[in-house]
Formats: sequence, C-alpha cells, structure tokens
Amino acid sequence: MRTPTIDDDQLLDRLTEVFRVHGYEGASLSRISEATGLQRASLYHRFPGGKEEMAEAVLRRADDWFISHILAPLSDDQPPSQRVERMAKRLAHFYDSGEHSCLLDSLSLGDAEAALQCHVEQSFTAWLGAMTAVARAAGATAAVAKRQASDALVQIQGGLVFSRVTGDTRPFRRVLKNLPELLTGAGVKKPG
Amino acid sequence: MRTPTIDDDQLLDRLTEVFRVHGYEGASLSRISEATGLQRASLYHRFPGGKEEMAEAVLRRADDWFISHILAPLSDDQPPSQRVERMAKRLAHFYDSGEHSCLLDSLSLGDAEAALQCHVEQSFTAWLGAMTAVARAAGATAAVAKRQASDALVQIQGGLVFSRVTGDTRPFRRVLKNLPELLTGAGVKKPG
DNA sequence: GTCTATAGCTTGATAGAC
DNA sequence: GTCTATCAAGCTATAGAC
Repeated sequence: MRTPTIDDDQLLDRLTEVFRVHGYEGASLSRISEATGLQRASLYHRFPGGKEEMAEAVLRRADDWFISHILAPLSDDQPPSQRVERMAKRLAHFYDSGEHSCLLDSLSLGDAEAALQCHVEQSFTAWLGAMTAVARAAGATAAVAKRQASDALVQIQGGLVFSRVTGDTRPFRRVLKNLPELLTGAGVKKPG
Repeated sequence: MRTPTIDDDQLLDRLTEVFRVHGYEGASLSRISEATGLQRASLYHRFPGGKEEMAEAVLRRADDWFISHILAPLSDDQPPSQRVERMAKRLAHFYDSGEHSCLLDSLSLGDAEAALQCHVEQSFTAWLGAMTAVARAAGATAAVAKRQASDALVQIQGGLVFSRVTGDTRPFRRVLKNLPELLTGAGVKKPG
C-alpha cells in the first residue's frame, strides 16, 4: 500500500453506523466518504459493487456478530431463562441500551435494493427461529413458542423505534428486562 | 383553473403514501410527480415551500385525522376498556391491519428536516398522553399509566415494523386485540 | 491502495408560456 | 393552475496518475 489506511474492521464499523442512522438512500457516498475518511474511488476499490456491496458487507458482518454472540448462545445447555437473560444483556450492548436503532429496520424502509430487503427478512427470520427454539426448550408448544418469539421481536423493535423518536430509552430497557418472562415464562428470580 | 386537476384531499392522500413508503429522503420529486400526476412546477405552485412543506402538510393532516378519530374518543364518557377497544378498531383501519407502515416512523428515520422530526416527536407524545389518560381513568396510578401507555406504543410500532419486514401482519393484529387488557387491565369480555 | 478529476444522471427548485 | 424547459447541486460510478 502507498499510504496508511483504515482497516477493514474499522471501515465496516463506520459504514454500519452510516447505514444504521441514515438508511440506504440517506447513506450517500458523500456521507460515507466523510465518515470513513476515504475518497469515492477508494471506496470503490474496496467495494467494486458500489453502495449495494457496502450495505451487503455491513449486513453480512452484522449477521455474523449477531449469530455468534446472540443467536448461537440461545441454544446451549444452560436453563432457557438464563439463555434469554444473556441474550438480553448482549442486546443491551448491541443496541447501546436503545441509543442505536436497528440496522434491519433502517435498511427495510423504502428503496433498498431487492436483494438487501431479502437479506434483511432472512436475518429477521433467523432471529425469530432462535427465539422460538428457546421458548420451546422452556416447555412451550410450537404454536405458543412462535407467538412468544414474535411478541419478543415486536417489543424489541418497537422499543427501538420509541427510543429513536422520543429519545427515551426506558421502554426499550424494560422490554429487555422482561424478555426472560416473555419467552420462558420465568419471572426474574428475586434472591431470598 | 385552466385544466382539470386533482383536489387537495386526493393530492394529500397520494403524498402521504409516498412519504409513508419511502421516507423523507426516498420521497423524491420524481416519485411524487409520478404518484400525483402533477409536474414539478405544479407541485411548487401548491406547496411553495417545496418538499418540506409537502411533508409538513401530510403530517398536519394525519395529525388532524388521528386526533379527531383516535385520540379524542379516548377521553369520552364510556368505560375505559370500551374506549380502548374503539381505538384498536380504528387503528386497524388506519394501518390497514398492519399493511401500512407508520408515517411517524418513516419520517423519523435519517435526515428529515429538524422541524419535521420535532413535529413527529410531538405527535408521538400526544398519542402517549392520550393513552396515559385512559389508563389513569381505568384506575392506574400516574406512574403505572405512563408505563402502560409506553408499552402500548412500543408494541404498536414494533408490530408495524414486524409487518413491514416480514409481511406477516398477525403479530400487529394481536397487539391491537390485547390493547384493552394492556391499557385498562380489562380482559376481553367473553359473552356468557 | 490511495488520490484528483470528471462523466452522466438525478435531485430539488425556478422561469416563463399558456 | 398546469405545463415545458432549464438550472445548479448532489448523486453514483469510472478513468487514470502516483
């Protein structure tokens, strides 16, 4: 390389934030260039497919992180309620306690390319499936588990919308706290 | 007028849909022109302030409808649970059972003008206030009522996001059905 | 692997005819 | 009150130097 440059991880971090905050259409190359410190042509060197490839790369990496840190631990051998508690804790980190909106939500609005929208839907479905499985493991029937998982995703996404519009993250944090009960029927264990 | 033209109500209908589906940035004048059948210059004749004035007009009309049809009836003299049931029924119509996303959500993303974002937040707050009041009327303390209203709004918005991403409107419809219990503690009355 | 420069198109907005 | 024609600015994308 000729001059020092930003590494892939940092680059994807910055890209993720731009897409998350501005959505697909709002994430203009000017904004991306400003956020990453790279000129247009450099961005096209890293992502020959242009803006859509950038969004796909961002989604793919978010998926990887989400699957390994949040979904996979949902099916280990601990008690279901503890698995959900851990998911809630990691979701709190992932969304910065509600300060961050959801990339899937941002990219689902409006006019992202069809392939992107499809990817978003699949990520959503994977999340739903993992939560359904843990609800089943906690003893729910298939139908009830599916309903509980949908309700959980509804409340998580709604909490994030609420935070974005009002700036008040308390409802989102309340949702996370109530996730174990919602998904496994297990109330929070009070010591003593 | 020289030639027949679209009336204000129809025009605002079309505009509302474009902003709802595409968000503020995605609602380009080309799309608006196509959706309304009016050329750019004609749109500027109706809305001298341009795109921002169009969005403001759309928001203002949505507010009017929402306040008179949904919020005002929340504070009449019927039993609280019946007021909420009526709100749920009208929300089902307003959002076409979840097929329509929320204008407030769409306009809150990304880079709508600051004045718009402020308007969106105020509409959200008015809705919260009306639901808080009906929860109080049902006997909740101020703190509990506020929490219930926030939870209701979280679930409504989350249900709409869920519908938009997955195309499955069932969770949203379930949210509406459960609103009376959530806001007033009244289960659905089973006849007999 | 970055940069400058620019092509070609779309955007939001205006001017002026009818 | 609509239209055609146009503007300057912004957009995505590319060419080519270093």
